[in-house]
Amino acid sequence: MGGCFLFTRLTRSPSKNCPIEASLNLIGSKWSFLIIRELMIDGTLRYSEIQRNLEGISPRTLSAKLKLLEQSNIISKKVYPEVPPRVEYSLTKFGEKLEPIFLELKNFGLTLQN
Amino acid sequence: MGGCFLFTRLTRSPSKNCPIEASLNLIGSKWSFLIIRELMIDGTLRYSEIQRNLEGISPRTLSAKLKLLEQSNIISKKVYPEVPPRVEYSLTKFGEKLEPIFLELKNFGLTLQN
DNA sequence: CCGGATCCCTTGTGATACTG
DNA sequence: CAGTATCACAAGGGATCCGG
Repeated sequence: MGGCFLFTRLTRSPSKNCPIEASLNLIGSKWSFLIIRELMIDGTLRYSEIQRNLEGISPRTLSAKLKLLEQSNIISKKVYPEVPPRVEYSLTKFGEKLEPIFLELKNFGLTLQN
Repeated sequence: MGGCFLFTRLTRSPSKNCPIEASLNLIGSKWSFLIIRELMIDGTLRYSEIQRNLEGISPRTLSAKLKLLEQSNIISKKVYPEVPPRVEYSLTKFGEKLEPIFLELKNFGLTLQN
């Protein structure tokens, strides 16, 4: 019903175990998506590189999102004991499993061009 | 580099034409995702049904997100001139193109169970 | 009686300045 | 360089109200 040809494959799991919601609880903000996108494209990035690529993000928000993503084991943080400090972020093996989502986001976005 | 096996397929388009960002500009909030999920599963829903299914959303936010999604042509709104009023929301053909994204969100969410 | 609009208050986010 | 501190504002939750 409703014209949704995939409804038999996309079901809402009973009471708070919905896998879609679980995914969104990990990555469900625009900045989180874009940070992950950066790391998918470039592999490893420093704090300032992410900040430069994501025009408009404030350092406060960037720190907060990086911390959340690290706690969720989606990205990993490597601190080099140098002066000046160097910190590199990259996707974990777990985080790389998000790539199909991003490819579909890209595919949809490409349909917006015309 | 970086261990991201799809990096050759997932590229950042030059300067503000990134299709991933374009997608996120349309649906990039948790509530928007969840409203769309509801309509993908059930096809057509009334305002109060969406509100009941999305435990925790406020009427203010629900109205705002519905309005945005309608303006983006992702959902359509049908008002029945009855008393008491009845308003039904459903995905547009365009909105149905988002389904692959949600299937991948579901697939990823299912890997979180263990 | 349903679909919102309005009000008030809390929480999140942006900009800028600043520090180890 | 990689963040934190601070302030101002926007977004969101919750209750209440109201026109059709």
